[in-house]
Amino acid sequence: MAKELNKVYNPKDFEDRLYAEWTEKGYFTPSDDHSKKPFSIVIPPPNVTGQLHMGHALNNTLQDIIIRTKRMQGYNALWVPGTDHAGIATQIKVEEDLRVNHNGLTRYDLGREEFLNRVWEWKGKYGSRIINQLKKLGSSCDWTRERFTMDETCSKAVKKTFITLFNKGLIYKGYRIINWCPKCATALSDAEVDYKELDGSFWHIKYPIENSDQYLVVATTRPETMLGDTGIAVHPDDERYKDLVGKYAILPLVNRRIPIVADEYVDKDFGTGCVKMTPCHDPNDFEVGKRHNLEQIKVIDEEAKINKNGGAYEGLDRYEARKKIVSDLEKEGYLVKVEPYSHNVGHCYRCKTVVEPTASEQWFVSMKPLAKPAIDIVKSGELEYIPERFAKIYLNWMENIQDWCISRQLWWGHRIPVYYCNDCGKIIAAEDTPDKCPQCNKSNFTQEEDVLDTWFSSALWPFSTLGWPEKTEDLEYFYPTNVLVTAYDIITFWVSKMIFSALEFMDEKPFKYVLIHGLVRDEQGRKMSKSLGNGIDPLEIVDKYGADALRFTLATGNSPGNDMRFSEKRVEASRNFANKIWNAARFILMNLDIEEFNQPDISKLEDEDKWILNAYNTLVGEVTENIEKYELGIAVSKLYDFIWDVFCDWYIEMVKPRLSAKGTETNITAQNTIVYVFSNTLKLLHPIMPFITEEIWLTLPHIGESIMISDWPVVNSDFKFTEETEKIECIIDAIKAIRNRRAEMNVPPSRKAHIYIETSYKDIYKDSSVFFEKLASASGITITDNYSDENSVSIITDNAKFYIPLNEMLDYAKELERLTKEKEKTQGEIDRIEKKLSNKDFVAKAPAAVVAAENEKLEKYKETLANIISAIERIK
RNA sequence: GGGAGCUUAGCUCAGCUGGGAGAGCAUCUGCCUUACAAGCAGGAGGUCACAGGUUCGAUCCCUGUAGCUCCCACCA
Repeated sequence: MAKELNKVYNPKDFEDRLYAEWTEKGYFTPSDDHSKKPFSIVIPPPNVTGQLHMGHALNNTLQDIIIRTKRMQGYNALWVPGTDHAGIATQIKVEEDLRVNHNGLTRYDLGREEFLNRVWEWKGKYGSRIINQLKKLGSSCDWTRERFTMDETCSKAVKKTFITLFNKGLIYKGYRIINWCPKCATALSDAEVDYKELDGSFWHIKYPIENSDQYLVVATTRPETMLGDTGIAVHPDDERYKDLVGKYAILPLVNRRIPIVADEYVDKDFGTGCVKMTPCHDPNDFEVGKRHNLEQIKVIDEEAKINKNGGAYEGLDRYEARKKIVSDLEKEGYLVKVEPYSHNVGHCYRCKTVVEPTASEQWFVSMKPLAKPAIDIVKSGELEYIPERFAKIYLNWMENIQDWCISRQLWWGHRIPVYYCNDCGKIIAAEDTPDKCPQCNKSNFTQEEDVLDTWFSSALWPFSTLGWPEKTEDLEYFYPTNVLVTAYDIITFWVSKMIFSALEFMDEKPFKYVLIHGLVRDEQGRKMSKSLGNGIDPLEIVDKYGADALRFTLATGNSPGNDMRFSEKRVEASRNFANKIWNAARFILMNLDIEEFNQPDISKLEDEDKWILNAYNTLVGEVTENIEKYELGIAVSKLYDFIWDVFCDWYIEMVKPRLSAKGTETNITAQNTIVYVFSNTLKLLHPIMPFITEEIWLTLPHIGESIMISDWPVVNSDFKFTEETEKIECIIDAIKAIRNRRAEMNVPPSRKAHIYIETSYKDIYKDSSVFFEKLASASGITITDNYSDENSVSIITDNAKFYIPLNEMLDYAKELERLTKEKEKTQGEIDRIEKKLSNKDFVAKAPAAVVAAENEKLEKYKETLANIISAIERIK
């Protein structure tokens, strides 16, 4: 009767088909029934024009495992998908496209409006790519709720946020040193700068003192900035320079008269103890400059070229200027020495260009007041990081937070909702152009040109995606979300910003847990990157091995927060596991004639049925608990072991004879049991390998229309069978021991032999002949009190001696030697335990259960020893 | 300068709140046993980085050392 599965496991036959069916039936969309408990996750939005990489694959696999489990557990589960407009990244791509494919056009050639049209076009063209890639993985996102950080609601949220913070005085415009990327031509936040150690030089330069023969020596790593020097600072307590404070130096090459000031900032013991001050191109100098009223002279422009303030050097690129300045200094005798020096240099995290610290007018968010509640909520444990250690990283960052530079000189992004009154200069934050100026009543405005940092909009993601600032039903029901799944490298960029934004605007945490995972590295442990060319495309892996195999690989063998190495070998092993399941299913189907799914009748169960049900029941409890504690790797490996080792290698083998005994009651019981255990185990595996489990589950007798909306298995107290479990385990141990002995002696499996079992535990073995015949190459078994044929191989366990007459293969000397060795080993174990048990402290202080377990072990070893000794006696 | 993590079988890694260490891959031996050679059966392989401490008992907790990795800060 039974349906059939193809002979070969080929995921391409069904993965896409099943995904389409799930989507069509609307399984990914939660129901409107709000009496159910909600469970929600928002996706870390990938860049809209990006491509799926292994990190995404890992991130989304983990989320899908969680959301699918919760859905099956009866929660109204929502996984909100979406993409990020990724300001700089996307703009760079489109500009690159213009340059390469459109005759070197720049965005300036097109103008703002036309350029933005091009970006939207680009988004339209590539925006669905990554979404389709996520679908390939099996992600059960609710696509009807797909969002984009620049869609209408998100834009509203951004405006509302900005205006509120502005009106509260928490957003301000200020003239500061910011990190400027000359290539992206925009300001960057501190978080967007990567520091890398570079080998450079330390140039020591003479600065003559005005009206004297004296001079000071300053040391710098960036000589080109001297063009903007407006002072020299020394430490107030530095005896060497005390007399010079208040005097002036003459800046070489430029001949500017600059004051010598005393400031605590200077470290007497570093370099020469004199520091040249370039307030416009160094954050520390900027601060010192403010304290001493030093002039601010900007000398490096937006393209990192020397500007008109640089006199003779105007127009030179910063590095050309550096060369020329050094050589001019040398020519004129100002260069004292050059030392090799390695120091950290900031790079743009997007384009890797060396950033130029530059004084500039930008918009900032005042962070201190916002950080406070964001710190408290983690400290109080109301919001938890998994693993915990990441809370420390987060707190450390939050506690030392600087104001956040949110303006970007880009075009692609949320344009800052600020309007300047052209008549009186009043600054107004508003959703749209104001009708008239509240100060001067005129109606002549210019909107701020800058756009906001991408992270300003993604900071609102957990609630903007649910409809905020409107009071939507979704927001009411699904907020706060339950867990955020993300990699550790994005905690400061994104997680922290969501937390303080949510607390400020929702008055409630954005999520209860932050589940942190590591990075996926290549086989040698290197970060996968485009420039190294070592990235592995998840889609190629899916194509070759199936999405289930990839998901399984990513979910297993790693623990939260730790990086993992990816190798195709591991995917192959996962695929083999899928194949194993596939074949187990085929075998079951071949033997199936029951039509309906039934829980097996407990009164009719055989011992092995009880044993497997007992083991299955334990598995349900453990896997459920592991997933709930987000110990996904552990859950996965338990499923692997159960399915492969316990279910396939033992239960199926043990039950084969009953499955072929058609027309008997025990055959029906075996069918019911095997289907019950297998299909419920598939449910446990479904969140990890959604496709194969669905394909098989639907083929087996089942209740319901899809495994993905079936009920999650629960522990059943009727399936606790301690006695039968012990019994079957004794038999398994005996079979293993016999196989072992036969292998040692090179007895081929085809050579069957009778097994004599000498035991006082006859009940255990009395019905076991079928197992020994099937699994231990026995031609039959005899249970006896006293076996006397000495021409036999002996196998000893703690409750029986097994004898196999294999006369011609027997070497008595060897047999004796082996038994003697076994005796020594067993004696050793006994000695160890006895020593432990004779330790009064152990018996007194260790938990009773541990002591009891040791006693039990001791008894078993003693029985084994007795069995060995009698076997030896018999041979002699 | 501050902080975090890692060090377990040849390789890649698990090991939940302390009670004589596991998996996959690789390797060796024997098997086409009527689901699966992408497989079956069996084996070998580990002073759990090092040194102390706490404990009846430490791979696990504490301190220190070494090596590797990462994050933050940015002394010109």
